[in-house]
Amino acid sequence: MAKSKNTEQKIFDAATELFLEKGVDRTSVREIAAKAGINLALMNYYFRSKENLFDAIFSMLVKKNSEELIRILDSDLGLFEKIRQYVHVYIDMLSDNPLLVSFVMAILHRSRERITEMKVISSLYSTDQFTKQILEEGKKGNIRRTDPTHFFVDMLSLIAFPFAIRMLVMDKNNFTQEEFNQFIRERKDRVPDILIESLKPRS
Amino acid sequence: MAKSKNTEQKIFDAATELFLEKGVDRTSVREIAAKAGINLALMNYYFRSKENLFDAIFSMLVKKNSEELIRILDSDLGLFEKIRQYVHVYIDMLSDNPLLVSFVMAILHRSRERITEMKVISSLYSTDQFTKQILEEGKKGNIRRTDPTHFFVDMLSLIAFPFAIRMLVMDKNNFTQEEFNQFIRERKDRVPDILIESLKPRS
DNA sequence: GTCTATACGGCGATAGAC
DNA sequence: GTCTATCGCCGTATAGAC
Repeated sequence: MAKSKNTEQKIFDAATELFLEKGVDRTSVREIAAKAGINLALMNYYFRSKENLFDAIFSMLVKKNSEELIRILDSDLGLFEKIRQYVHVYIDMLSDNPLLVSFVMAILHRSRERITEMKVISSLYSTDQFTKQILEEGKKGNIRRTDPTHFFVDMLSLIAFPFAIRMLVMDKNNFTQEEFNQFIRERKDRVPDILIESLKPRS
Repeated sequence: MAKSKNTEQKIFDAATELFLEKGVDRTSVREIAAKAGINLALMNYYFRSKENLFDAIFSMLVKKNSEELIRILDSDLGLFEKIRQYVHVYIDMLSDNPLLVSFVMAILHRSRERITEMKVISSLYSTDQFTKQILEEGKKGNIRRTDPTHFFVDMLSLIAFPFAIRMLVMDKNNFTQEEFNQFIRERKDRVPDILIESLKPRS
């Protein structure tokens, strides 16, 4: 165990960097081993497979980033303010972690029996408290639409999908990377506005 | 050319079925050849590579399905009615073609220089007429938000993203396949409502 | 056009020596 | 723990018989 932690970490770090740089599928275990300065077999000694290594890195990334999101969802903020903060933080998170976006894409893409990662992603969405809050506001007549499932899907869609189709948006509008970033920044106010309007009682 | 069309079609059909069944990445060309009842070499005679075969199938699927969407976008329907029809048809299309969803996911996932497919996808979105319409309605003061790029991204997000996270939604809500289909069906009215509300002038 | 046969380099994974 | 050596599969390619 003396130096083992060190080697494991070297593999972990090298893989993280390469996955970010070239995507998961385009990174071979031989490359990872080379970058970590170790042998191909060690790669399999510490992590049984490339798949496991991927899961380990992904879980770490999610855990590191999901805490604040869950804290907001479970807080006792008012519904509308909660929505604003959630969207802000979530969009910032995805902006700062392109790796997270491409990882989720990779997982969703191979959506076959990937239960492990699904559970990890699900942990991002402990919506019990949030669901209760929507239902209660609905009972009080403070909001118009009261289906928490649909609302949460609406919210996630408006937050996350633009990142998934980044290349498409950039190509279509001749955006530079910086212009796309600006486009995303604009959504930090636009998205909550639309969501809240969809809830507010009609005039 | 006599029987060639037949063999090409057999490969095409076998690949389509396997891609749908197990995903593109998890389908090998040897499997495709076997299922088509032909030899591996023929696989390479008709389509130079698996990538080419993928592109051929994908282009066919898009062409088959995009016509009606483009027709709606370019029609002289009123803006709100146009939005309703577009969302309806688009959601129906994705419901009826799970292969299309998984293909787009595959392409977005490997979002690196996949210019060919990007162009194909872009063809789904010939938004010139639609963009003009939004700008004109804005000038007339008939709508509140007048950024066509943001609006189109909002619309696509609300339409398509739920399909991408299908497994997540089903897992989180303990949906059966039929319950998920019902969930999607509900969105055919919900999504246009939200979009139109985001445009309508405030009271 | 269709087939058999065979080859190449790269991949993820592993057995077994040290 | 770390290594070498090797396995079986992959996508791709081609030579050559029919």
